[in-house]
Amino acid sequence: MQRCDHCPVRHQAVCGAMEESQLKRLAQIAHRRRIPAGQTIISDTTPVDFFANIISGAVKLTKTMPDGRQQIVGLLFPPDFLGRAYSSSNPYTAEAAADTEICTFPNTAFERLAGEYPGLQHRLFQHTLDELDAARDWMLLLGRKTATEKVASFLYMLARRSAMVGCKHFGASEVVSFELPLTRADMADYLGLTIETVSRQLTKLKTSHVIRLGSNRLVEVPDLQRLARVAGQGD
Amino acid sequence: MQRCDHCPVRHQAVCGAMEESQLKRLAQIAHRRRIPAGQTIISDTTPVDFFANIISGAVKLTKTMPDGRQQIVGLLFPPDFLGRAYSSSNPYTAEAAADTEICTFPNTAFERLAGEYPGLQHRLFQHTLDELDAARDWMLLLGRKTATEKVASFLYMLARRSAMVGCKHFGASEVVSFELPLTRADMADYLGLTIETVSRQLTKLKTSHVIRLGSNRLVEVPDLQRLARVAGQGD
DNA sequence: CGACATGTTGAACCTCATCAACCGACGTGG
DNA sequence: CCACGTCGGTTGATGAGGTTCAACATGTCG
Repeated sequence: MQRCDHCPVRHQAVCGAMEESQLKRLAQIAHRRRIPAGQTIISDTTPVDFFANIISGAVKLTKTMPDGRQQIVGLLFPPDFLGRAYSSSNPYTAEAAADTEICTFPNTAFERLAGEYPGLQHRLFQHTLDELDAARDWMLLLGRKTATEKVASFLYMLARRSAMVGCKHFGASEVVSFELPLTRADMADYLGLTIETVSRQLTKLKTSHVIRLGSNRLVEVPDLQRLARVAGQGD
Repeated sequence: MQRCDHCPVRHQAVCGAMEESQLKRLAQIAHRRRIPAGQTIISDTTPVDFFANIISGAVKLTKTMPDGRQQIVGLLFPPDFLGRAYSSSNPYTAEAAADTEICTFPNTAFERLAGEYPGLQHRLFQHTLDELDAARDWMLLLGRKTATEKVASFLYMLARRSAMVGCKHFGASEVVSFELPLTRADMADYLGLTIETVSRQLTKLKTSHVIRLGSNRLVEVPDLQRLARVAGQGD
């Protein structure tokens, strides 16, 4: 049994749609889990019996071809929602991309709640629509962008994320900095590239001063607009 | 005002969720439209005030970059549903890929109906989930498949479609034949390739006897399993 | 310390994009 | 009626962008 009032994603996650009394019922069926980086949460071969909110960390949804080629088809951060409603089978694998904490709900109980509280179902629907939009944006990236644009687009997405949570005025030309939540290998699988190409594009962006690289993981963006332009998303 | 009982997609479309009495109300707000091939139905720049069922034809959803590069991010056939619920802005353009007939509903009236009949909303949700699955399948294709596999995958998808409507036993090694619903240019935009590459891959598939080409548009598949293998989807 | 994972860099190769020519079908206007 | 342009499609030659293979660097953990 969890205490939702201490939950860091209490208001942004799907549970944000619920009132105090409803939340109590939700808390009764909730169960927190810690997932170490690299561990599989949901496999495309086994049925799923739970949903989950991401509390911290990052989760990647991957598809794999028989010969091993892999593509990340979705990336979930807090306060995203994991799990496909109204279906026990999942067409992809969910794996922790970093050490991750999730708040799980049994399938059936959650769907019953969703039936009683239209607001919850509506929120789920909204979230699915957002995921669909993101997937389609990514289709444009995968199908039509160059390697440089792909990497820049990924960094731009992360930079906006981190600028958002900082509640800064978007577009202000301050330095944005953030940690890469993925390894090079995962970035490659997300962008439809190879590890080597990702690495090369990063150093290329560094030498052209679009970004600065602290450690391997720390990225600084001096000029968001410039990054957006390199990403092929400039106005 | 339309007569739903004569509608060819009456039972498969979202309206399939509704009973006779509800259907009458829906019919009162419905309005059929014919769209010639090539005409834009929804632009990403102008707000949308309607939803629609595809009655016949084909609709492509496209995203375009500032420099003109284009990617088809969704393809709709009867009895698919067009339009994004609960949002007046659309992040992409919808265009008739062939001569098309649609059945439109005003935004607001339809959402009111969806509020009253949970079955309708549920069906919409299901449809969105299906679209999400399709988008993610396509991400794997765009990011990781070779040109040959891309074209073969597209043909395989169409072949299964046409085998479905024929209600044949799937997997039976009969010849499946169908018409390509897209021009080479559209296929290229769907697969993240160029026109020339699509053309070359098609002749390559023809000379290796994976497919036969009647006219430019007519395709025959003698062995579905073989096509699936070439598409990188063989077991 | 060695073993292993993660990341960078270099060289060679190959797939696919690009540019260009060409073909047949179609429509239009002189 | 034929010349002409246009559109959709095919085919060829060339080259660039990314992959592949390989070596090396760095960091971490037992």
